Amino acid sequence: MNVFTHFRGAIETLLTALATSGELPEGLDFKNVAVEPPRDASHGDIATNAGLVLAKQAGKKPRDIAELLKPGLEGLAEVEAVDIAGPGFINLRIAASFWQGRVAEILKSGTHFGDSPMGGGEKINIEYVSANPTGPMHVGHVRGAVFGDALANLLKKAGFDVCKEYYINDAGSQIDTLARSAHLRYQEAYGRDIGEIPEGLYPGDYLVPVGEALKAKYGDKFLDAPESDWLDLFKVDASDAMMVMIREDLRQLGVEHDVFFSERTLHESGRIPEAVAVLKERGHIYEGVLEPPKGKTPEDWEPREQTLFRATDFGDDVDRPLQKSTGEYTYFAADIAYHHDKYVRGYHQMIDVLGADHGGYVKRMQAAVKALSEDGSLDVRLCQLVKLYRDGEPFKMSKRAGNFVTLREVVEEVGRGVTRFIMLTRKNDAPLDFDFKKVMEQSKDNPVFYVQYAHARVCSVLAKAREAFPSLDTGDASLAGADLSLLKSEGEIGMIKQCMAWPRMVESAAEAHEPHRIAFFLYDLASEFHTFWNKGNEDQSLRFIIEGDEAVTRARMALVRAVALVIASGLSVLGVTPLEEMR
RNA sequence: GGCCCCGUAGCUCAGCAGGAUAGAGCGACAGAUUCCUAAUCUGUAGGCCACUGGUUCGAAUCCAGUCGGGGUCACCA
Repeated sequence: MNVFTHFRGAIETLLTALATSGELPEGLDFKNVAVEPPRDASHGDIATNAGLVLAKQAGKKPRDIAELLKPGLEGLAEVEAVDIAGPGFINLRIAASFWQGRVAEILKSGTHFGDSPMGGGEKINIEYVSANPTGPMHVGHVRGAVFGDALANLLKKAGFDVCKEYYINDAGSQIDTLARSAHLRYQEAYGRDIGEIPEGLYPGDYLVPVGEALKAKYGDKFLDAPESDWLDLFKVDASDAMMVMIREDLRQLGVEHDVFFSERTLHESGRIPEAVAVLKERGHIYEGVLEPPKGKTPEDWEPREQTLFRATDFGDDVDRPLQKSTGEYTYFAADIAYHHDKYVRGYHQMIDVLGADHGGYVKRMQAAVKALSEDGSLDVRLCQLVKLYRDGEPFKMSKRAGNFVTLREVVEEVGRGVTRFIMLTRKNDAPLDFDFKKVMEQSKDNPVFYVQYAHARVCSVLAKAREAFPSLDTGDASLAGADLSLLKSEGEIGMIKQCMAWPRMVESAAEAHEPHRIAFFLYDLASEFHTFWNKGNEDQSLRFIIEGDEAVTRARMALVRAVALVIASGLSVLGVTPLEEMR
């Protein structure tokens, strides 16, 4: 249950009743009425600005509207007190019994607690990673991979029908380079001395096995053959091999896509001219000559007529070419066709997760999506750079030199859970520091540890409780039947409230496409838990396990288990496995 | 020069869909351990939310502009 949605419903019902009885005008628009937690918890549990928002429409003073609502709100069983405050806010204080009952609800829902119907099963496509199939995944790809995957999980939890997609850039000149690099390794597989890998080819030794495989597949027939004989074949073989490697890398990180979409097939199937034709039909294509680029003009710039997309009609700065001087389609044209394909497949809502260096690309792609249809929408999330450190010292990577830090090295050193969590501890458009040493630290300034520790503590205390009370069944179904009215202290009710903020958090984070909020929420929840834990040090009666009092212990086990379930639910959105114990 | 992102405590950053007295961690200072893991917790100090206008009953939040930092800027992918 989203408690805010729950009480919003009650408030709207009351408002409608007031309209029917003539105390408020009919046909009021409730759109801007907010039902949310007050900024300051001392004001109550739930606040609404209904009076303020409806004042103008209703032609009444905010406080007068609030007064009209007050008796009805006081009549609600769950509501203990109603205050009208400030300029016309209504603050509700919810009865302890309502909160206590929620613990059973959480235990019954398990990690499905927080699932929301918000998305209404609407189809949404999220494209992420989409690293070129020219080598293994490196750290630069990790953030986008984790972000996209967590966002996909989040959207699923929020009730969307999500498709996770990887766009394989297997059609450009970088694949020619890959094929040539592979050919070199192919020669090497026959014992030839290939010397230094020439500038411009990929030097990484991950291509050695590809050379071996080519030898096994083709024998020596392309050893001295002209490039035209083998290039197309090698392009396919080599990029396929790279994708096998990339998928294995992603699996290490726990990332699995539903669809791998090949740019090459897009070219082969003729869907690029189809998409261009759609744009043309809608009047967004013309033949023309572009102005030279602003800023530094390239030396070999020369004006020429080409097929252009009228991106400026949709907010872009300049119109964009769809064909190269060779007559081939540009990467952008292929990408238009790709997004058109997603639309045709029923994904009218699309999300692209890209690196920050693609910032200049956002407007034109959004322009294209707008131009292709009436109702298609594209959100582009740019992930800023990850700076790597080891114990405060920065270290650099350089793909060019071939000595870059791979995804696999990162995951092998710090683990999947830590990597994923840390990548989500900043919003996507802020740069992120990743320190190999700090992320492994077992202290509270390491949020992964702090959250995992809370979960592990719950597991530990449940085990201790079973020792203290051999008859105690700590299964969720059994704990849901505990006498929850024994959860009376401020700290206990506070933890329940924090847990009940989870469904709203899912919805707002999904709405904003911001999975990092989950990580911060979990930190806060863990903090609430650790705080209460420590209260037991000062006041024995606040411990979770009360010797000789099975009823209270049982109720508290229900509570801590609920906290653990919310943590587990949140971690599962982030793609992190909760730990049962810290080692 | 155009466009995009950022500017909140000494440092690193949150701030939910405009709401009431601006939040955390680190660092600093002062405390808590016969105990379910002190791997934690409590308290104190620290702010012109870069600046100027605008919208609004109400702005750190939305809009315009200024300043500062970063990214990006034909045909590449």
